[in-house]
Amino acid sequence: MENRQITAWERRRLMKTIKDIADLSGYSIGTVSRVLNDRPDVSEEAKNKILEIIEQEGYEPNTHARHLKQTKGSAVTVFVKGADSTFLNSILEKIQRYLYENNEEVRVVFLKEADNEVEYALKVCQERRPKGLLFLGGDLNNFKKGFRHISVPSVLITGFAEKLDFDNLSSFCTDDYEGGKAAMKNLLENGHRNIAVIGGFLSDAEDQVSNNRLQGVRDAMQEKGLDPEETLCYVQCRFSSRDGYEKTREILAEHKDITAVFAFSDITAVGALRAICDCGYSVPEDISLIGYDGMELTEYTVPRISTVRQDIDQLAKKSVEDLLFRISYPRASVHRFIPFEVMDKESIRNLSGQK
Amino acid sequence: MENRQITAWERRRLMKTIKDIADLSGYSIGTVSRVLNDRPDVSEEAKNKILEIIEQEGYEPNTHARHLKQTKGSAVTVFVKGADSTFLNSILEKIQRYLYENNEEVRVVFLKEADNEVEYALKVCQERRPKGLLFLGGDLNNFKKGFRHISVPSVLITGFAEKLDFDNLSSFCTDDYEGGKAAMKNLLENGHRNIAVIGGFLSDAEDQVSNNRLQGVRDAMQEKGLDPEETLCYVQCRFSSRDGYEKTREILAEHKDITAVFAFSDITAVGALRAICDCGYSVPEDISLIGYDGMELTEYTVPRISTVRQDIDQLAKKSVEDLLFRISYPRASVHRFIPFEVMDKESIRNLSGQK
DNA sequence: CTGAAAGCGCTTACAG
DNA sequence: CTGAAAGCGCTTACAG
Repeated sequence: MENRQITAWERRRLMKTIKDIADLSGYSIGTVSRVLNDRPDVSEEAKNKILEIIEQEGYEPNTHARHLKQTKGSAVTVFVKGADSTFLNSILEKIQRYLYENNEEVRVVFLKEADNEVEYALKVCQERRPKGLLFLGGDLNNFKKGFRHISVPSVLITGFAEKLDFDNLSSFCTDDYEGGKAAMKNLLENGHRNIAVIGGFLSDAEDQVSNNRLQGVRDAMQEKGLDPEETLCYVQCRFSSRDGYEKTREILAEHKDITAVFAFSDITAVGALRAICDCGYSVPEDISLIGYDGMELTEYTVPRISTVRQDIDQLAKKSVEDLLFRISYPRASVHRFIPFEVMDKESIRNLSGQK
Repeated sequence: MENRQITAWERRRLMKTIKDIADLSGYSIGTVSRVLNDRPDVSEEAKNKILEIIEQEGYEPNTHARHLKQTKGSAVTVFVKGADSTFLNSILEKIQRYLYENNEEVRVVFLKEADNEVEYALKVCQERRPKGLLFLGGDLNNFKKGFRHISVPSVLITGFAEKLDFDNLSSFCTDDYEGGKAAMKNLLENGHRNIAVIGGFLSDAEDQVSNNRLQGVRDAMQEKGLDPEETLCYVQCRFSSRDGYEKTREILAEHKDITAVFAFSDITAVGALRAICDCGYSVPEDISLIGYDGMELTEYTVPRISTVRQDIDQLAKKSVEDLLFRISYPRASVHRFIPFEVMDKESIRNLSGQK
C-alpha cells in the first residue's frame, strides 16, 4: 500500500510557473504575463501560441506573486457576526456566489457575539491586505470606536452606518424602524394590546438594529394612543431558538394577559412557538405570533409564522456591487434601505373582528 | 463633506513593511524576519527592541510575500456543497473556529448541488496554491474521476472515501449505514410496517451518503423479516423544507397506509411535518416521523422531531486536526466514523404496545 | 510587438 | 547573534 504523502518539494516540481510557459512557448515571461493579463499589445500569433501552452499545461498563475507586485489587495474578507447564524449564513452564501461570479475569492471569519469585529478586521487588514471588507452583522459602537483605522472599502450589511459618516463604509439593510413598526401595527390592527416583544440586545449606539425596531414598535403604539412605558413588555434575547423558547416561557409565566408575541427573528419565533405550546396555549387561538427575517422555515411550522421578510438576495447583491465598484473607483460610500414585506400567514388572530 | 476615497497609493504609504521595522529598530530585515518567525538565534535584546517597534507601529507581515517565498501554500479552502446548507453551515462555522484558533485562514466556496466540487478544487489549487482542502459534502463519483489530479492534503466530511484509497484524502463522517439502520429499527420496533423514506439522491458511486443510509434501512427491514422491495417506499428529495413538504404530500396522496416517515435530514423532516399536518393527519397520532442530523431546531417543533444526531463538533474537530497534521507531516490519510445517537423525542408513536 | 531587468515584501542559506 | 544577498513568481516601465 502506497501511502507516502507527496512532499512539498515534489509538489513544487509539479507546479508550473510563468517561466515554464515562457520556455515551452518560446516567448519571454514578459509576453506570457501580458497574455495572462489580457493586454492589447501582444500579437495574435503569440497570444494563441501561449494560450495553447497554458491550456495544455493546465497552468494558473500564482496569486501570491501576483498580489505581491500589484498594489491591489487580495481576497475580500467577510466577517459573520452574531448568534443568528441561520439568517446571516443565507446571506453569506449569496455573497460568495456574487463575488465568485466576479472572479473574487472570499475569505470568511465567523465571530462570536461578544467579539469586536472591527478589531478583527484591523488585524486582517494588516496581515492579509484584503481589497475589501464585508461585515455581516456588527455593533455600531465598535465601528465608532475603531473603524477610522481601517482604510479599505467596506460594507456593513444589516446595520445602518450613515450617521457614522465614514467615507469608506457603505451600509445596506432593511429599514428596521419601519419593519418593527409595520409588524407592530399589524398586531395592533388585529386588536392586540398586551404584546410581548422578544428582541435582540439593545445598545447605546444609535441606529443599532434592535434599537431601531424597538423604536418602530413604540411609535406604532403611540400612534394608537398607547403608552409603551406602561403596556409594552420588551425582553432582550439572543437570536436562537433556545433563547426564544426560554424567554417566552418566562414572559408567559409572569404576564398572563399577553395576547401576542413579536420576535425579532424567525429563529427566536420558532422557539417562542414551542414555548407557547408548552405553556398550554395555542397559536393563534390564544396567543398570536410574528417573527422577523422571512426565513423559508416559517412556511413549514405549524402554524406558519407571520414575519417581516427581508430581501436577502438584494442585500447580498447590492452590497457586493457597491463594494466591487468602490474597490476599483473612488466613489462615495452609500447607505441604502432594502425594501421589506410583512408576510401575513397563520399565526395572527384578529381579536377585534374588524381590521 | 470629505468623501474622497483613499487611493491605492496613499494606502500603500500607510502600510509598514519589514524594511520600516528594520530601519526603525536599527537592525537588518533579516533579524526582524527571524523575530517574526520566532527563531531561537536572536539575542533577547534585539528581540525585545524589535517586538517593541512592531507593537508600536502596528506592523503585521504581508502574507503574500511570505507565502511566495515559503513553499507552504496559503489558506485552507473549504468547499461547501449541496442544498442542505443549514447542516453543513453549522459544521463550517466550527471548522472556521478551529482553523482560526490554529492561526489558519479559511477560504470558502459555496457550490450548488450540480457543481463538480473536484473540478472547482483543481482550479483553486492551481490558482491559489492552498495548503489544504476540506470538502463539506461531495459526490464520490467526482472524486473517483478527478481527485488523482489533486496533490494537497484533503479531507472529505460527510462522506466515506476509504475505498477510493487516495493517500492524500481522509474522510470523517457518521456511519450512515448504521445511522439509517438505527432509525429504521426504531420505527420497526414501534410497530411500524408501512414506512416512507424521504431520502437524498442515490448515486452509482459506492458509499454515497444516501445509498448507505438506504442500505441500512433495507437491512433493518430484512432483519425483521420484511421485504424492502415490496413494502418500502423510497423517494429521492433535495435536502430542503420545501422539497420535503412536496414529496411528503405526494406520498401521502398515493399511499394511504403509511404510518411513519423517515426523512434523511431534519430540514426535510420539518417540511414533512407540515405536509402531514396539511393532509389532515397529526404527528405522531396518525403518522410517526424521524429525521436525521440532530439540528437544534428539532427541539422546538411541535411535536419535537426524533432524529439521528450527528456530532458536528467532533466532525469539525477531527477533520481539522487531521488536515493540519497532514499539512505538516507525511502521515497516511485516515477514514473514521464519528459516533451518532438516536434522539427519541415526541414524533414516534408506538403502535404495537410493546417495544 | 517583444525582451531584459527592476522590484514587490518577505525568508533563508551563507558568511562572518 | 547578525548582516548582505539571492530568490520566490509575478508585473511593468523602459528600450528597442
